[in-house]
Amino acid sequence: MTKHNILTPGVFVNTVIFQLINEELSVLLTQREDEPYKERWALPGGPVPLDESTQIAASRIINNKTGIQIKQLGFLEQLYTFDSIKNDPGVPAVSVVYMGLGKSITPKATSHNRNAQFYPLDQIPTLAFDHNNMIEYAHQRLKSKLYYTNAIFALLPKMFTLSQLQTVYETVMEDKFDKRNFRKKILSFNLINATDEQHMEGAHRPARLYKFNKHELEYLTRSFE
Amino acid sequence: MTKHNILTPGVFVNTVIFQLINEELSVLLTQREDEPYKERWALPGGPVPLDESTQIAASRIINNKTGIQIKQLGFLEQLYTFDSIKNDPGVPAVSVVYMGLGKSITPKATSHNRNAQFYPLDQIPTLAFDHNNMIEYAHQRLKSKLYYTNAIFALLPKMFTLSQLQTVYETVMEDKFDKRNFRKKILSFNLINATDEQHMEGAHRPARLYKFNKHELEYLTRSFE
DNA sequence: ACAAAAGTGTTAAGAATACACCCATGT
DNA sequence: ACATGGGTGTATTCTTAACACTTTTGT
Repeated sequence: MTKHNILTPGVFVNTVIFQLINEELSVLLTQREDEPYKERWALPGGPVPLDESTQIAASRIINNKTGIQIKQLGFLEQLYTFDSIKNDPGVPAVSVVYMGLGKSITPKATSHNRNAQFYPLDQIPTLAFDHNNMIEYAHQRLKSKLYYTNAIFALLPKMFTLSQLQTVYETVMEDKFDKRNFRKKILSFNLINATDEQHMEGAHRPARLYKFNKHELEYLTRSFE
Repeated sequence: MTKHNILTPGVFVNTVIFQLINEELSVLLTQREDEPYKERWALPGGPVPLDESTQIAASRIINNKTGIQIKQLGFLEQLYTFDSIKNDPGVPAVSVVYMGLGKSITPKATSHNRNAQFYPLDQIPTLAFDHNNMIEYAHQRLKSKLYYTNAIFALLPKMFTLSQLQTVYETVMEDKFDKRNFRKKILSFNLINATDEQHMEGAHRPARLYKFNKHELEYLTRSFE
């Protein structure tokens, strides 16, 4: 006898993987192969088998459907659990959604999937289920995480210029900052160190390259902006 | 044909309801009636039926097991979804945990439950499943919510003194504040208004009573402390 | 020489911190 | 009159915000 004897919803995971592409915040989507919503774009996801935790299932499914390894992501954390919406086709379900951040990752076609690609946030089509909501929720969460953590490291390459860093903040937070104040503040957090390398590009003064001194999530000593 | 054909874990909800009792942060627990962990104290919870959302199930279960109405709580929000731990008895499951805040609420014995009571955080016994972890997680979340929201309103009575308010902050945040600075800051947030009533008690000067001007969750304009 | 992005400093206003005494009441 | 908790102000430091010009490079 198990501890319950009533039927409960199915358990699924979905993942919202963000990456910057051409200075645009983009989300990894896959095209569904099966009904319901066959052919529709959707967040990578699937059912959670009995012998996997939701996080393990999320990692495996990302890899199966997009060829992306979890190690390529700066982090992956649980975002929220969504109930299936009223008029959705399919069985009643909950979807445990994970959010991840990465950089320079490219989905590969796999045996389980025809199509996987990053879509810029403002070009996302109408997705299966309530996946559009999930993305919006994830974007909000990401914004707030940038206020009180160093999460941004996961979106940037190993070395970057201060201007690039500022642009990433501005893109994700959908805001603009003063260049001098931004530099003063970001340096005061001691998250990044100057290297003695420079980035030369275009007909202008070269920019000094910086790198993060931590590559794990940490809380900031005070909030950003 | 449904959209999946593999078995997934069972879906449960649990709730962490906080309340202050004698200036101690306390959590609502119920004593289990069934195996596994029969007789053990646990967070109120149960399986989610197919026709309920997790939030509705959480509300119903709190009411069934403790006699508390959801309307008595200042708020109830989803906290985190826990996978059942490896060596737990019972079927594989996920537990969607909700956190709620209340004041002056008293559990009533109901037909579904023998025992429900608030335990101060530092007197909580070893609970069923990993419910002790869930409480710790909820306490952390509550602390951070006090930094950036007005959530504290949900723990205080309609009218309160500034000293009471400070004590509540100190209790939940496990910290101490300077009285003058605390008052300056809390007033600068415009969350509370002075009333012209006073609280007289004990052999000392009576204290002015204040009330919150909002009773819904809001974000603070800057962070507290 | 010019265009383009990199880099840099000061001032003013607001917020946080540290800190000590008087006030109103009951006994 | 004394014990108890309520109530109040100032000075210092730190943080934020506003703001404009010089530097280095490629063409």
